[in-house]
Amino acid sequence: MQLTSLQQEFVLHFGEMGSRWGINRTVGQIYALLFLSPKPLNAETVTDALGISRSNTSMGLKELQAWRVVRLRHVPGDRRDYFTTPDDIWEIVRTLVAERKKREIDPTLTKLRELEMQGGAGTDYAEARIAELRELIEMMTGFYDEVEKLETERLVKLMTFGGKIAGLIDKAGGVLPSLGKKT
Amino acid sequence: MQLTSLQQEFVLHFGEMGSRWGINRTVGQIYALLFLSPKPLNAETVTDALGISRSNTSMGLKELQAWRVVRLRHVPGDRRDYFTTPDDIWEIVRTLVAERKKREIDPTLTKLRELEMQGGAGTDYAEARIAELRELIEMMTGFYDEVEKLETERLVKLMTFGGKIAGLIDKAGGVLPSLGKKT
DNA sequence: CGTTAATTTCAGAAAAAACTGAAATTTGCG
DNA sequence: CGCAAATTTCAGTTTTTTCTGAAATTAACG
Repeated sequence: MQLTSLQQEFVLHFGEMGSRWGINRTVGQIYALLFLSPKPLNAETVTDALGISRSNTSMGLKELQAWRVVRLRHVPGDRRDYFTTPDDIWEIVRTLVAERKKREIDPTLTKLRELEMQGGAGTDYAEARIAELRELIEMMTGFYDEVEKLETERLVKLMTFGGKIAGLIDKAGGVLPSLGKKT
Repeated sequence: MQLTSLQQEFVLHFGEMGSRWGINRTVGQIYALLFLSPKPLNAETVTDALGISRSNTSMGLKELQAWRVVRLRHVPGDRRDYFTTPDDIWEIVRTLVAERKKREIDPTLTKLRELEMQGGAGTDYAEARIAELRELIEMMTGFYDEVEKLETERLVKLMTFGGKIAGLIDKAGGVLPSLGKKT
């Protein structure tokens, strides 16, 4: 498959950004290619569009599947595996956020709880900081859990409230939990 | 400085998580150490608490400063530099999110806009997908800009609304922009 | 200013991560 | 089944990143 210059640039950009996003260049490029492709692609096609080795493609696709951001498809009368990204871009975001949370946040939350168990009931500065951090993460993940449940339409509404957010919050009232600087 | 087992474990955890968070082990450990420390630490102290080279500490602290997540302090009558993390944990989160946005999102948004300029006015699938992605990122960063302006107290309220969010959104009404699957 | 402590820089070493090609395994068709 | 296409695995290589120690620079004090 011959890439248009648009595809080319997009793919290269995702490759470069990969390192900042915590994936490697190849994985970023494969994803980008699939994202722009109107139809599913097989490993062979990916391999030569990107000029990488077949085995590298295999590993990259495996990683993208582990992230649950690509789908395996089958084309009738062709036994090769074909891959796509979801058409619904919001679904992509949801999956991405869920996976990042799982990998980047949850293990730390678990560890913080563990440390709190071990920690003497003392009022050590370190213990207090750990507790504060744990509370903050719980608050954020709790909010995430709520937002995650919203259908896309409501989510979009929430995100496009613009300047009205502060007013809404005030109008909604509600109790402010004790989560300021001092526990 | 001799670390307690609590500090020890916390530091090691942040080191291990570092790679998932896009920072290296040492940088994660230095940050963790400073985060738990009730008072600012100098480079020498960090160096031997973590058993790393002095130059590595220097580079790590420099990187943390580039991320704006540590503060330089001076102790009277001591010419060495001392470092801390902000007491206010929310400030830490705000900085972290702002920096990640700057590094992980903004460059891509810029690139997508560039690609749209270049791209013929055609109705290529790839072009449509790029436009959709750009719109989505703009919506999310627009929301972020609003949320970022909120004082911590309101932010906490928003995050602790719990099940009431969906209801609030509906009550607030507002126009739903055309951002579903089909442009 | 000169001295010395503190910090940074940087070239090279060490470690980690990514990539390849060949071999092994799996898959599905006849 | 048996065969061939497709895919995966993995040991070794390449590339990238991290880390170190020595040298250079900076900064503060007398």
